[in-house]
Amino acid sequence: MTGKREENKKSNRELIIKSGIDVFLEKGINQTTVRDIIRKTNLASGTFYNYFKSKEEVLVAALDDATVQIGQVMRDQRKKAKNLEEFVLFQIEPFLKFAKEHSSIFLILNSNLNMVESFSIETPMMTLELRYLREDVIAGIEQGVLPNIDVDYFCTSIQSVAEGVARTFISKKDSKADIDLAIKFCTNFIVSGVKSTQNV
Amino acid sequence: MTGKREENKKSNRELIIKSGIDVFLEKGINQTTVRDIIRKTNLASGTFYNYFKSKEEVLVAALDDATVQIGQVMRDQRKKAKNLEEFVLFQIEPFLKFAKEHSSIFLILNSNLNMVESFSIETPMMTLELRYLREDVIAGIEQGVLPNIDVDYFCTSIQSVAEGVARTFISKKDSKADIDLAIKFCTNFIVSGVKSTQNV
Amino acid sequence: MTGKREENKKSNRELIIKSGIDVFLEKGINQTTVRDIIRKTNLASGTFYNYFKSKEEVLVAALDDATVQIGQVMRDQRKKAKNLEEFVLFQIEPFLKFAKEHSSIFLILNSNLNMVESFSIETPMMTLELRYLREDVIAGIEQGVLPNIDVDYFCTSIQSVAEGVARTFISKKDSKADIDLAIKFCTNFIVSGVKSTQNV
Amino acid sequence: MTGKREENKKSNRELIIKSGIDVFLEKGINQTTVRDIIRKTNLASGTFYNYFKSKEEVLVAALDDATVQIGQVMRDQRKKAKNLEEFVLFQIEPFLKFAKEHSSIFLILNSNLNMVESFSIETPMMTLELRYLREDVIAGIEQGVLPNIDVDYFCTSIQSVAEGVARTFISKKDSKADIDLAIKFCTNFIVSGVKSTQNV
DNA sequence: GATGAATGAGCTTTCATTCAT
DNA sequence: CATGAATGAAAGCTCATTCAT
Repeated sequence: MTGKREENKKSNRELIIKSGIDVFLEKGINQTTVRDIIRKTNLASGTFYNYFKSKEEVLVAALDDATVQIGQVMRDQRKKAKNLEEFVLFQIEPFLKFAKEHSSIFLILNSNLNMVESFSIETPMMTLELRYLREDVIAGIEQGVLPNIDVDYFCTSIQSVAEGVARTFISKKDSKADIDLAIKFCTNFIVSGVKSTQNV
Repeated sequence: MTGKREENKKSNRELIIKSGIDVFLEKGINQTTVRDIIRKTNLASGTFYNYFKSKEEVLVAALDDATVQIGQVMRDQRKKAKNLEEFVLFQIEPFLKFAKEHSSIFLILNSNLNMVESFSIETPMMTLELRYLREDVIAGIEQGVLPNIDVDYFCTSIQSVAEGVARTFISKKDSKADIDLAIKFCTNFIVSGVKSTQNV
Repeated sequence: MTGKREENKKSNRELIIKSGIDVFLEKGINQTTVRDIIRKTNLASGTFYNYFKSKEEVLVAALDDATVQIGQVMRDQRKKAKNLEEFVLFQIEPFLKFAKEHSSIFLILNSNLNMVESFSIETPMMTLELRYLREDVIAGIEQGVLPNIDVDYFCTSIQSVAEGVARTFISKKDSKADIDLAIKFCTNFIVSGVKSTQNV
Repeated sequence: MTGKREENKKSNRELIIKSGIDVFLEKGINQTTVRDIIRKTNLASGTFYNYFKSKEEVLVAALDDATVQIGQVMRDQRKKAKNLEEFVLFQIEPFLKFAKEHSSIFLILNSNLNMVESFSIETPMMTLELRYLREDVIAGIEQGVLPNIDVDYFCTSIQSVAEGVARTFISKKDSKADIDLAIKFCTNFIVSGVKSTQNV
């Protein structure tokens, strides 16, 4: 209560999440145990359960943190988009840059994105952000900023391509310089794809 | 006698794979245990190990089966493609149709595809097929069938979009009629995307 | 200030005992944890240890309270007994009436009375009261108020029958009216039993 | 299947029950853990769970064994009773003799008889035997073998007194010779008690 | 080759208890 | 005194794997 405790509590929570990310990356989520996570901190095993009920909760917390960070940026950017090109670019650019800078959490994010429903892709935060995207797409269509396109397939495509490219980008070892190329390719690809389906 | 034995052996193997797919779908790969799989057959637990070393081997076997089926078709089709449109269409059409018909195995494939460094996303068969695709793309570019494009990003994109659309398509409950729409959307999207990146 | 503190201290102690009785009844002594007890109060877990060393101490405290109440009455009554009938009646009547009124504590007492070498069935208070009974029986025999009978078996019998009848009585749901019947049955039964063994 | 296995299975089950009884007596049921039980056998910890789900199941199995043994005898005897004296004697005699000979299991039986509902007094077998007793009492009353008495209180009393006396008897260290005295006391006590309540 | 009980490492989780605040 | 997070021993239990039959 007096600050020192509160501080310690927060730091412990972060300690566990950090350790969780490390272990998830190292061993994969399946193979990770609560023991693995707690072993890397210097906390007692029981302490884990003061903060999380399971390793999955740690994962969700880690993903939510990332989702909030990147989601906030993307939402703000979308508001400013004047046309399709900007709309897509303003999603792709921060997304890929985030992926580059936070590749570790992003690797978990990606390598587990589609996992089993049990704890899976649909972090509350992620669901929320995807819903925001969908709403902004609909609004964009109504306002004439975006062409008239199947909203579901569009959202899926932008998500899939962005993730796919991010994954490829991250796994290219020599990926220092070509972030701009990746952004350009990705934006171009999606914009053109979208445009072409206008007449379908 | 020997025939019957051989038959029985094969039938046990298939029994296990079939049970594996069921359980993987039901509980997710993580939560599935060898016990779960063997319980659904009427075999003894020890029998499992006469056929597979682990549940992961069952998964790989199941995926390989599917990969071989769909891969064969796609490879044959690619040879016949005269231009970009056909090249893409000939990939997308059988892929989405397969996804529609075998949605169960496909759901495992998709819902766990990326999870899985731990037991290798890349089934030998899948690696092989992706390499075949890559080779055919390179050959396509050389022969002028395909435009000059970053091979890696192209492969990634085609794979990502196809998977994303397949996933969306499968999860739309009322998906009897619009398979053709999905194919058209998907093909258009990729073709246009690719064309646009020619000048990048 | 000091008065209020003192008051608070007492109230916490009683709070814990009360909560203990509730939980013991609800979950049984075995399954009850200190956490369970403290959770029902709004005290912190550490506070528990300012008053008791273990849940067993809470139990003993609760039992002792009851034992003291009922024991006091029985002791007083015994002194006034002029003959066997009165001696028995003066034990049974207050005992069964107490059991009726305080059935909750009595249910704990009974439903766990024999379990418990581990944390001692014999509350100091209970041992004391049973010793008092034994002494009064011996005195009663010496003074001719009671017939000459094996003291141990007599004490056991009176205790067993009283408890058994109390248990049966309590578990009969419609037990508003027949408390007098129970007392009569019980007294009759013991008195006659005792008389019959005089000549053994 | 071939006998050797079947044999081993049976022997393991008995091993666990035997060990369970030992530990229950030694540490009390509360304090006994599955690990304690299995440690005394030379079996692996997992093996326990091939036979029982919990220590409580072991307890029930042990109690059921005893209940079946003693219950069988008592049921047979009751049929032969010609009058109240015999009816009671035929219950008490085998019961107390059994208690003397099998005092270990009987100590568990008694010291936990009234325990918490969770696994408690009411072993399926015990419930059954008590119901049989009740039925025979009712039949006895109808046939004029027993006097007209409240069945519930009678059953409770006979049970309470028998148990109480057994407990006292067992706890008397020098109890080699006086089993007959105990039987006589107990029978006399109950018979007289019952008779006295005829006119209530 | 099929069986399924035995194995035991090791994971999850609880909980009494302590102690800095 | 009250608080409640931290502790870590230890319990319950699962499960992949082995191996005698």
